[in-house]
Amino acid sequence: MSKQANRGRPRQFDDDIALDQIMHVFWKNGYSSTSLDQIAAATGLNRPSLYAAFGSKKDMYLKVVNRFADRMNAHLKQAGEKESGAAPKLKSIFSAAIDLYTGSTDVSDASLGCLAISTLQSEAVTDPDFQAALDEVLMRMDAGFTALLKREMGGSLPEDAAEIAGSQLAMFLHGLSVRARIGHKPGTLKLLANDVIEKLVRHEKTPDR
Amino acid sequence: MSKQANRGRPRQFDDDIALDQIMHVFWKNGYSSTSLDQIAAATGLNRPSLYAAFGSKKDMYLKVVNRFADRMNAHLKQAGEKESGAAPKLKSIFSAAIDLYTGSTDVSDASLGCLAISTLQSEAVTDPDFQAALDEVLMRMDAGFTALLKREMGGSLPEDAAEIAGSQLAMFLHGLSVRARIGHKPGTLKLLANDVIEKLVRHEKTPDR
DNA sequence: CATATTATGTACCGTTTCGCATATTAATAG
DNA sequence: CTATTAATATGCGAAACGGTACATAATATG
Repeated sequence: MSKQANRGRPRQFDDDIALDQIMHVFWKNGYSSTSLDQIAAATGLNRPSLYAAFGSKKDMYLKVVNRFADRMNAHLKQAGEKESGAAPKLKSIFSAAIDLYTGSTDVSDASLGCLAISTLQSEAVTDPDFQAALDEVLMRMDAGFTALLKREMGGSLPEDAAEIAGSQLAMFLHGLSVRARIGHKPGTLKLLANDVIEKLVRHEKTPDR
Repeated sequence: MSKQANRGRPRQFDDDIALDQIMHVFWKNGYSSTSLDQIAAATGLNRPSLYAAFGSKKDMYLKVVNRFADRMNAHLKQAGEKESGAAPKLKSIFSAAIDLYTGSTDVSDASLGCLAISTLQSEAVTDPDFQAALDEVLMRMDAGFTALLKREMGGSLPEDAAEIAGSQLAMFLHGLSVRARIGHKPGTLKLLANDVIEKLVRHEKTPDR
C-alpha cells in the first residue's frame, strides 16, 4: 500500500537517453532559441510526455545543465588521474576539456564549447535561477582547480595563491570554450592551453625573489 | 537632381541614441530573448520606424555588436595609452575592460559582461553570420594584445610568442567577462587580472633557460 | 473481469512573435 | 498651391510559442 510498485502504463522511453537528447538540443541552440517542438523531435516524444517526465522547459534546461556539469567534472577528474604532478595533470585535464568542447568525444560530435558558458550566460542577467546555476558551475571549477593545486604543490604554495591560480585556470578554460564554440581546432587550443599552464605553474614554482 | 537634400518628413529621433538604447536591450537580454516590442519600448519608436532605419532584428543586432566592439576597442586603447610598459599598459586595459563589464562606466550601469561574449555565443553555432561576427571580435582582441606585446617588449620576444600570449590574454579577458555577467565584483576581478598579467608578462621577461 | 493508475497522442488554447500593408503626417520642390 | 518624398502611427496577419485538456491505451491490483 505504501509501496505501489509498477502501477499504470509503463514508460516507453529511457529517461537518461531522453535527457541526453534534450541536452544536445539546448547545447547547440541555447535556451531561448530552443523550442519544445525541437525537443520533441529530438527525443521522439510529444510535449505532454516531456512535461510529465521533466517539467517545464526551464526545468529541463536546469536539469540538463546539472547533468552536463556532473559529467564534465567526472570526465576531467578521470583525465587528471592519469598523470602525476600539477602541470601534467592540468594539461591532461585541459586536453580532455578541449576534446569535449570541440566534439572529439562520444558525448558530442560538434564543436559546441561548454554548455554552461555558451548558453547560460545570455539568460543569467534576467533570470536569477540561471544566474545561480552558472555561478555554481564556475564555483565548482574554481574549487576543483584550487584543490588540485593545493594537493599537488603542497606547502610550497600559499593558501590564497592556490585559490587565485585556480580561478585563473578556470577563467582561461572558459576562454577556450568560447573559441571551441566558433570552431577553432582542438590542436590550436591545446597548444595555447599547454603553454599557459606551463607559464602559470612554473611561475608558482619559481617566484621572482 | 542627383542630390535631393532633405526631402520628405524629417526624422524625429537620433540614430545614435536609438542604437545605444537598442544595444542595451540586447546586451541585457541576449538576442533570442529580446523582442521587437522591448526594443520599441526602449527607444520610444514603433516597429515600422525601427525596421526602416535599421532593418530586421538580426540587422539591428549585428549593427549593435559592431558598435560595441568599436567602442570597446577605443575605450581599451585609450586606457593603454595612459601607462608605459607592457604590464602597466595591460593592467590599465584590463581594469578599463572590467569597469565596462561590471557597469562602472557611463556606457552601462549594470554588470553585463562583454556583449559579444555574453550574448553572441549561444547563436554562433546555428547562424554563420553570428559565428563570423564573434570570430571577428575575438580576432581583433587577439591582434590588439599581440601588437601591444610586440610594441612594448620589442625583440626580446619571439614572433609567435607574442601571438600566443596575445591570444591567452584575450581568452583570460573573456573569462573575466563571464564572471562580470554573474555579478562578481570589479575589485575581485581586477586582483585576478593584475596577478595573471604579472605572471604572463614576467614569464616572458625571464624565461627558464 | 472490473477498476485504478499511469503513459501516450491529438488537438487545442491564449499569447507572443516578427514583419508588413495601409493610411496619415510633415517636410521640400516646382 | 500642388505634387513628391519620406517618416510616423495603427493595426493586421500568419506563424510559432509554451503549456494543457481530453480521450485513448496499457499495465498492475483486487
